[in-house]
Amino acid sequence: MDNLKLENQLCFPLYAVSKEIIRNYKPLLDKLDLTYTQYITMMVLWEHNDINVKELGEALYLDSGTLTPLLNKLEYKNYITKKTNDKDKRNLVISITEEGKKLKERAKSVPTEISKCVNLTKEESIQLYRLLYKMLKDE
Amino acid sequence: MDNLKLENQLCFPLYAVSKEIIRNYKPLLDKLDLTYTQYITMMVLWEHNDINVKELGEALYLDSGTLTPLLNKLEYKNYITKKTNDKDKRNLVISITEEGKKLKERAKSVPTEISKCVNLTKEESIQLYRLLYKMLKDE
DNA sequence: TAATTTTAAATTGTGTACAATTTATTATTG
DNA sequence: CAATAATAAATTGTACACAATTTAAAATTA
Repeated sequence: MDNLKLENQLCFPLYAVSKEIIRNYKPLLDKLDLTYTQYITMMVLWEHNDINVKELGEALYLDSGTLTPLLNKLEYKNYITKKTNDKDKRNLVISITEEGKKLKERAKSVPTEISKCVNLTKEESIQLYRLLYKMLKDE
Repeated sequence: MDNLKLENQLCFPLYAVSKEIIRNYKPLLDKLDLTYTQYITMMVLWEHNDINVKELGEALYLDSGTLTPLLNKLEYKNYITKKTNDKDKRNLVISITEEGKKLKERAKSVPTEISKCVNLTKEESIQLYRLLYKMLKDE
């Protein structure tokens, strides 16, 4: 067996499936004026309201090089505000705005719509979820 | 249950795991002067020797907007050559060079090294592989 | 406390990714 | 055969993604 055949890799289908699903998000997220990365950022904020860039990066597996420009865009759209922490001025606190909170209502249908284009049974989805989080845990 | 919680999504761990694994590739691929995308492109060429951009894009789920600049870089590194098809001048045929073929030998150990940082049992890997290709099939 | 180290975010530079458009070429149709 | 449509790749523009460096601030240590 050839180890260097594309079809024998595990990473390639991960990479390809991830991109294909994100492509499916596009028409849905366009309506909310969000990219996929902006959408998962808003998800964290819908849950936490306030969070600093470091914690956000840990939640999303992204660094400041990606987050800084992305947060500037979300600020420009009035979905978030930024404020340096008075206790520690190295920390930048991101807060969701009222407009950002309202967006959650409009995003409500997105997960259901996306799950429609994933052709896995409920059991398979659970299985996949478990495997992925097992991998993610010690990265 | 909150549909819009990050941890309830299936796409997010796909996206995160894919990126984390690709990050693990980096030190190995640096030695070969390849990025991950360039690596999977070379994989296709190690199998086929000659292929046009369209077919390459179908194999990798990438379009010409991504492939054109990437192929320019592989050409500059002397791993591939480009030639327009005489039968149909719209087609650009990509061919692997001798140096590109030699690279395969040096890449031999990469898949084994990568599999070491995937903490799944053999059975789990097979399961994951099956689920991913099921999803990929009708995208 | 002054010097050093560590930390958090911003910046810089390279390389994808992809939608949309353009260009060149080939195939189809009136 | 000429006009039109379709196709393949290149180009354009926007948005990540991340390694490496820089900057500013806080923590540690001599």
